[in-house]
Amino acid sequence: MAVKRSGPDAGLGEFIRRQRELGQLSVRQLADACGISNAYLSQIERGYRNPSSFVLKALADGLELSADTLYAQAGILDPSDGEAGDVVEAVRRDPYLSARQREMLVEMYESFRKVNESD
Amino acid sequence: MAVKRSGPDAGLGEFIRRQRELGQLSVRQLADACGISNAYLSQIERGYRNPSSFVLKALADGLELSADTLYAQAGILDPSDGEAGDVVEAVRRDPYLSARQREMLVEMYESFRKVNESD
DNA sequence: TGCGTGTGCTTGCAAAAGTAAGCACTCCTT
DNA sequence: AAGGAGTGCTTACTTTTGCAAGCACACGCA
Repeated sequence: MAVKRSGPDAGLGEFIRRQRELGQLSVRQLADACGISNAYLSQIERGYRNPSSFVLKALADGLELSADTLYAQAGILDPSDGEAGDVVEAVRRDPYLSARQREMLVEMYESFRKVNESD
Repeated sequence: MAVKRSGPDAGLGEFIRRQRELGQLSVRQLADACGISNAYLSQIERGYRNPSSFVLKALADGLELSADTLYAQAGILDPSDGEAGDVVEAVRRDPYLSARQREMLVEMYESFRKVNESD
């Protein structure tokens, strides 16, 4: 499955594929959920197609992530309205958490990252 | 200039036109600034074309308004996306988490915040 | 009176987006 | 072994995007 061969400009596509795989969805499942064809989704993921705004929005919904996350990934939205997003940093900076709570969040986050390493 | 006749689905187009006129720009001027043709911009404004994500971004730049303003107008970006702490934002933006994991982290964070409300 | 230039709009056409159908492969189940 | 259903990918096709070129009208200005 999935030869590594990445297309021309696969930045956004690879991100979408990664999200889809993390969500345990097949190409067809996500495509159906987005109302697009599986063929087209496959091409998007491999960087051979450049989805329209509406398809991008549908993908964001299907992947359950906020639309601007995808837009940022697509290089469309200015990164101005949100930092690159280091979760650990944000947790450490949050003034409303106790030290213990901070610790728990960071641990949870890092365990997730570790689990995901096995793709 | 500009007969009122609005095309099929002119919502976004009319907004763009109004912004352009407020900025005292001609169709050609804005089109040049955006790197698109005046013909195409004219069609967009009258609702006969549905600009791609990239064109939309270029238009936002040319009109000097934030991209999400335009996306919101286009009905693409959820207005609910705003309002979130740095932690939530960072979690949402992290490309290495699954939707489920994101959800769990956000819930955990918010439950902490709730518990701490007594301060 | 023309001439030049500005405006928005229309019209073909090339290129890209997007789909339906089907291929090759693997894993189950019978 | 043969069938069925799952996976991702390819091909041939239609539809939409986006542009170069040009149209018709208005405003000066000589």
